[in-house]
Amino acid sequence: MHDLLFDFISKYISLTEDEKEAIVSLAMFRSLKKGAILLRPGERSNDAYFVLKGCIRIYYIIDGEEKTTAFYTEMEALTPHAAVNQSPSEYYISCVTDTIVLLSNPDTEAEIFSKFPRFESMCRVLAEEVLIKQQINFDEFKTSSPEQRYLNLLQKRPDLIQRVPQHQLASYLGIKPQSLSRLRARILEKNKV
Amino acid sequence: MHDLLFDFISKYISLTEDEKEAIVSLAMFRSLKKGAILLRPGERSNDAYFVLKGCIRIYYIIDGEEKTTAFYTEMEALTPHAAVNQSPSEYYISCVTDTIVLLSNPDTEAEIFSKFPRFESMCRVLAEEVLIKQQINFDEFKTSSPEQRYLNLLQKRPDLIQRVPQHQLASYLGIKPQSLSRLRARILEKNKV
DNA sequence: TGAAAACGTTCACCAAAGTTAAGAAATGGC
DNA sequence: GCCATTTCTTAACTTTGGTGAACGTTTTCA
Repeated sequence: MHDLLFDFISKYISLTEDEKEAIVSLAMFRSLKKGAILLRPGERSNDAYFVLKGCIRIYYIIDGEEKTTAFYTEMEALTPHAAVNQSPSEYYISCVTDTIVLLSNPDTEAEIFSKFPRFESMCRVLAEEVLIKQQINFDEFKTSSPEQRYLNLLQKRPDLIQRVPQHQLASYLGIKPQSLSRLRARILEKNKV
Repeated sequence: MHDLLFDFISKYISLTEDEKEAIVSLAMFRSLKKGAILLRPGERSNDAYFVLKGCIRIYYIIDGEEKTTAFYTEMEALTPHAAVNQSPSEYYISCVTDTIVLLSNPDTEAEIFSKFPRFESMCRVLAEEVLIKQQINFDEFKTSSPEQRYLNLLQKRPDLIQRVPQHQLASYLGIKPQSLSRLRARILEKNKV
């Protein structure tokens, strides 16, 4: 399990044995069952999550309906706004499948940053990279139709379409489950003719 | 002009005179006319921008149509993906109004970071904050209709609706200019009755 | 294993956005 | 100030998504 983490970090900086030990001594892993809920609306928490295995999602309940807005899979990090703003959460975070996450919080972060300043550099670079990816993602969302978004997702994250229930995918694409169903039928129809 | 910048920074850390001097000596300001283009598709550049006055936007040309996806106004920072990925830009960056920006690039950043490590901490915190804001923004976009998005924008950034042309706003809301026109007429109609 | 709940698809109908086109209004440059 | 260009609005028509309901299938778990 540590190896997964070190492989990820090695894409940014190479670690000394000292640094590896420091991480191992502070790392908190958590195994979760499918459907387990990590955070609920109204709850406060300083934890951020790094997915080592499995898949978690963010969803809201709006007018009694579940709206999934994001999925995080292997090697992706989720920092809830509640952790940054010190404010109660507005959404749920829950496991789509059985999942293993690495927990992090401001205290352990501060400890690592002060011992190994290179870590903070890495986190800044990482945050900037994720910001850029999300920006591009948002741009694509804005400039395309639900059908294009679905076809796009098929290309870019075919794994998601396999392991995520349709109704969760639908709101992720900004539409209702019935519309996703219809849209898929439409695409099949086009390809048949 | 420096004051605007120092006011912004003071929200995160307080500066010593040494630090202020270092910033002043490295800061590069640039005044731009409405319509001026800062970056074009295909161009490489390491510059990031911090808007001191005015408004800039990101837009794509897709199938011959202009699609505006983001606006940046006073005290907002724009780091183009071209600067992070070292890759050619995929979009235009241009001035909506006359604008003054502060330029930054990896070299000047590295210089400041090595002299004043607190600066890198601030940038990490800032990047994380912006990431969270954008995440919430994206969530709201996904979970609401074009009409709701427009009403929401009226609340949150009424200034934008004043100073940005309708057709740029339309694609920012994920629709065509004609639809925005119609949607506004619809809202007026509702409020009349 | 069997009943209940959750999930996915389909349908008919309605509402809203895309498309195409025309014309009015505002803007900019000379 | 005047012409050209850009921007905004309106309208008719097409396409697509939302809604409510029904129905078969799968999952869950007691």
